[in-house]
Amino acid sequence: MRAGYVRQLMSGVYSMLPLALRVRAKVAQIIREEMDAIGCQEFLLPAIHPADLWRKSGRWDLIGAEMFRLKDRRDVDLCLGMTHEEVFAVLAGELESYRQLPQAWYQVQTKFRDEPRPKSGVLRTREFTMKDAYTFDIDDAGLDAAFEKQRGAYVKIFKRLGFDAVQVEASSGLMGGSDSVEFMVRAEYGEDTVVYSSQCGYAANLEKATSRLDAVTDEAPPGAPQKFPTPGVRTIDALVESGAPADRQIKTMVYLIDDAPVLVLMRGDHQVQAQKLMDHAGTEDIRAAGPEEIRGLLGADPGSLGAVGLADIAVWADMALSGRTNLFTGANEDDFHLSGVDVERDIVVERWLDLREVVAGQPCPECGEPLELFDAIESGHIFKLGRHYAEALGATVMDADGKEQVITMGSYGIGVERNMAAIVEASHDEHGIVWPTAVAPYHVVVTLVGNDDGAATTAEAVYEQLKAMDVEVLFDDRDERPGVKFADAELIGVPYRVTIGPKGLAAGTVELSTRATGESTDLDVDGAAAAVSERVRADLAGA
RNA sequence: CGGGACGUGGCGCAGCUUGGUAGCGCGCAUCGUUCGGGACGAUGAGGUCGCCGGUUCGAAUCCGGCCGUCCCGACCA
Repeated sequence: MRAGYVRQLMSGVYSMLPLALRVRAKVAQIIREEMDAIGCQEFLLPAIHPADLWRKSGRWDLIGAEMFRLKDRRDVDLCLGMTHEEVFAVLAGELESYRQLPQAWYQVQTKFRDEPRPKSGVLRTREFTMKDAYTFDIDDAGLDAAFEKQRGAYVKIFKRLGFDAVQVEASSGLMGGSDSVEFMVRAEYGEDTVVYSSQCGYAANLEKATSRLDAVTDEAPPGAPQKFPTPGVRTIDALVESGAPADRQIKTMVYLIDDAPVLVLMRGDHQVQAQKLMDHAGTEDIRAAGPEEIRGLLGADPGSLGAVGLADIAVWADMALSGRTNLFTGANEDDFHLSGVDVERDIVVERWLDLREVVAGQPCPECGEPLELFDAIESGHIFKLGRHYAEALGATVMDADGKEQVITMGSYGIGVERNMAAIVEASHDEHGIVWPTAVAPYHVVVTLVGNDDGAATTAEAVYEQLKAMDVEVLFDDRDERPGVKFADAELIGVPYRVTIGPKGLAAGTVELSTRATGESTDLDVDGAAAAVSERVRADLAGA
């Protein structure tokens, strides 16, 4: 078989070839070591779950098509686990006393998520391996401490994997809970966007990020909004041409949130961040209303909508509109807009929310310097879950006063294959992968060149010596030309190559090449294996 | 979910517009020459043209349906 790491079986599902399996084992081992180091105990839970558990937590209905669902022969509903809060909470139900807390448990296990759009190879798949850890504490202070321990372990894990991961504030999405931090790796093919201030270090997921709003002083509006004709005007830009600056317009959008209409108001030059809307709404069941629905609700077409004078539809407004006066908005009548709108005087706003999507260059909410945006891979995500799952699944303990207390939980995930991909993204060149030695499938490849019997004997001897020294070594004695062997070694990313051929042996040397730097040195044949072994060991020790 | 593209030996593709019984590169097999940066020659094996149906004397090619894969978008009135 040709050199390679993975093969696609179907959309979002990959077979792991031997090289990939070795890397995966090393990544998993690094994760295990850091989990074990903070006292987290390893479990292994089933991939197939009864629906009943997920009904108890409420997620059977909350989660849509992303969950793989099936039935057994008795027609009982089952699902494939996307994550394991429920099952771990069941186990935590065996805990009886606060004296048994805190607990920290983890597993390295297969998850199934029917992603709407798997992409970018192994970065986003429907079946993948995840290290998921869960902590169980009696109180918030305990959860905070557990969360910080996990955070520390994650920092060490990503450092050992060979890349910098920036911690960002994140949206908790479907997991619920109060607080969550994502670990992001800057990468061209990243699917997330990080908002970042290099000045003060502020970092947040675009789904959560915000920016500083400059105070605006509007001219006082007239006593009431004035209706004026705007024939054919249907967009913010068109209204700008009619003399209304975008930052003085109110953009009115109609969403159906759990099937109930909500008007969402944004400043004309701002965009809605859909995830923020979901977070505030507490549901993922959000969609933009269609033109017919909008006409039925407001009596006008998109482009002429406004919230002035509406009393029977909920209005949510972005904070950027707070305190603004003398603005422009649609009149709910095609071809007419209103001017002189004072938001708080003329519109009944049910909720004031942060709904804006940050744009590069806007001022940092903390230091005021321009924000930058970059694409990143989400390599880890840690959550403070709170008591929802424990409550739903009956995980309680007796506290010191003999009273039953619901346990508070945290959950902490790292995608193993995704992190392999992140390493490759962070460490490759035009010839292929450049694995950090700590996760490389092999440390060394012994490359035999030429067809000289003496060279072959020496190469095999060096290979055996390296194996005896516990160096993970490949022996490339294929009947291929040297160029093919070199190119393959570089492609698969083995950190060190020992080239053995008649040319060097005539001078009593073999060649040691370093993948990362491209440097080569000649080693005396006799001490070659020992020298290579020492080099690998120094590398692994972090030298 | 919406939009777009693609599906032809193991891999990458051409052929389809204008129907006539399938071709190229790489890879693979055998032999020979080569052998420290992706060799060369000779010979050869290998294809239900995604599936089902239709049109036709005849379909990889035209028509319909289905399946699969990839890409873009996920919303902004």
